[in-house]
Amino acid sequence: MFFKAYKTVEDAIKKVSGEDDVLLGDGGEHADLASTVAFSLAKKRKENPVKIAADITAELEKELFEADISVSTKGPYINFIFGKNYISDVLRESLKPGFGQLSEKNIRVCIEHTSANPNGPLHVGHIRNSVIGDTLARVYKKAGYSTDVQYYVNDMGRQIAIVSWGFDNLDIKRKEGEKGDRYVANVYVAANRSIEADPSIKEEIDRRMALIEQGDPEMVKKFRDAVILCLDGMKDTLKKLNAPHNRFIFESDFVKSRLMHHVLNRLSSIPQAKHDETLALDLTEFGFEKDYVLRRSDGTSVYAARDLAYHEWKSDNYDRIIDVLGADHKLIGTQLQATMKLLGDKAPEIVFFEFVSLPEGSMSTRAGKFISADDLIEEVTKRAYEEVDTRRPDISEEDKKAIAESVAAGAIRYDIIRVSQEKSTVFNWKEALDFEKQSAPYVQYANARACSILEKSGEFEERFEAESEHEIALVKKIALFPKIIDEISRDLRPHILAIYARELADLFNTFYRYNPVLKAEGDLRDSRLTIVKAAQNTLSEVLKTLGIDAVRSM
RNA sequence: GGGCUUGUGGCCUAGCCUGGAUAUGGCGUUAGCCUCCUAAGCUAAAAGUCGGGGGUUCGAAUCCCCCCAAGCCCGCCA
Repeated sequence: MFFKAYKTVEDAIKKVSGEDDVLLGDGGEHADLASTVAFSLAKKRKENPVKIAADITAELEKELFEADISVSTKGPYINFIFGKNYISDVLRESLKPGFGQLSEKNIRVCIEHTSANPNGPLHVGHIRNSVIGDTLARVYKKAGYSTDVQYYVNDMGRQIAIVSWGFDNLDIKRKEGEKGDRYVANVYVAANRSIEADPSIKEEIDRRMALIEQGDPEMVKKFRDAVILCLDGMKDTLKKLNAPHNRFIFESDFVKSRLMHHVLNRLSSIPQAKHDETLALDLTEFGFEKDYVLRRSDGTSVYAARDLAYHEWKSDNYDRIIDVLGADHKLIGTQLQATMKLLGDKAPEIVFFEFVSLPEGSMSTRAGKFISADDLIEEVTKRAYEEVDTRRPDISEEDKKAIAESVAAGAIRYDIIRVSQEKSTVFNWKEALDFEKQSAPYVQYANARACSILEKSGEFEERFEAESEHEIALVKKIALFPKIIDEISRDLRPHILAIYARELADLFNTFYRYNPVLKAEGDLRDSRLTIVKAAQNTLSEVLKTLGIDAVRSM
């Protein structure tokens, strides 16, 4: 509905002003849309912008009368306000199941996220990647793309060699009920301490690296066992966060299948290839000073080589490739993009996000200095349970637990997704445990309130009208949901959705406060119930797209 | 040393790409609202050199240049 109204206004201004760029944007508190085209015309015509705005407005009024859009000026600004037809169209549209879904695009998108090294549990830094990636995946589905969500498993890296050495040499027992990822981290931390104490162990690690590259069966099994053990624990964490992947791709498969060798062969014959002891690429034409090394002088491959093979495979199988990576991967990520271009393949679009640190400094799996996602989930769930327990003595233990889990996972996801990805953050327990205002529970609560009203209302006849300022503001906000989905699928900035969710909940709560629904009578009751139903449907679709449970009661 | 990113009231944060109407919200503080559809809610108040300086423009938080501060990267690690 919004798209249509926008286009109508845009076309009208183009026709009346003769300008290509109609400078049309959000009207804020003044209007639904506003144009500053009078300023640019003023320059060209050497006239007063206020006068131009007034002149144009008279013509625009005629153009837009049919569409029920009113036009007015405030100084040089031209304001557009949508009328009753718009409201009624929005209400009809937003009551439909799956509201916000855009038309099918027939484009295959591959989204890679998380892809943390399987040498320990996911921590609060990793899950920023998971939440951004999973939210994007949900947005892309909503935007009509077919999506595949992948985890790239670094199963032949140095870290895993260290873990396998630890398992063979350190006799560390798995504690009763200990998760696999936590156990692997213990072995990894201990092995690193051993290496610090006795650097000669490094030779043994190098030997394992060489064996894994050759595909030595015994070493392959050792690596794979450790990786699977860790990965199972990580999958469990991702499940609790509603951030599942549908495929796990192992980097060693690209060595085994010789895809990596094919890519390296292709690259070794391009003009940018440098054959010294190593195989490297000269990417100075892209502004990179350092060579991009792909093969060591001992003949073994580095991570970049395997990653290139993976991306070439993605290029062959998808129309769009999106990678979510931490800011520490900026250099290697952009080098990879440049190399894909040299190969004539599709380069990935990369969403970089800045770091999450602890108040005492940055996190480190190797040093055992991190807050695990599991611990965070546990603490937040505990806190959520206390809240439900005091508020809802009337419901069963089972329901309390289920609500607490939904609230906790939602609170964590919202807390992460609400800040834009280019901002580095410091993890803060107080904020993580705060369930008011700018939080998932705030939005979930608005949805639950709406559900409660609809449960009590009984049958009613849908009426597609809004009278009060609060009703109108709410309906107009509902109308923007498809636009938000479209925007995020273009800009890859998912925090916009969190802000939208908050604003939608704000407007629903204000409406709820000033416009009684169940106590209203006749047509007014029906039209308000219709608005509640539309708001509830939209809130629940927004929450679903954020990967947050839209609980019906809390 | 070079590159990238960030800097908005005591704290957190939107807006920056695509310049325009009194800079968005929250936390905290202060003062109110439950005989009323779930108070995880609502209302109001106090609180701002948009890091600093220059420039472009009728107009700059937004664009350009310089400087300062913080984080990340600059490995034949991943």
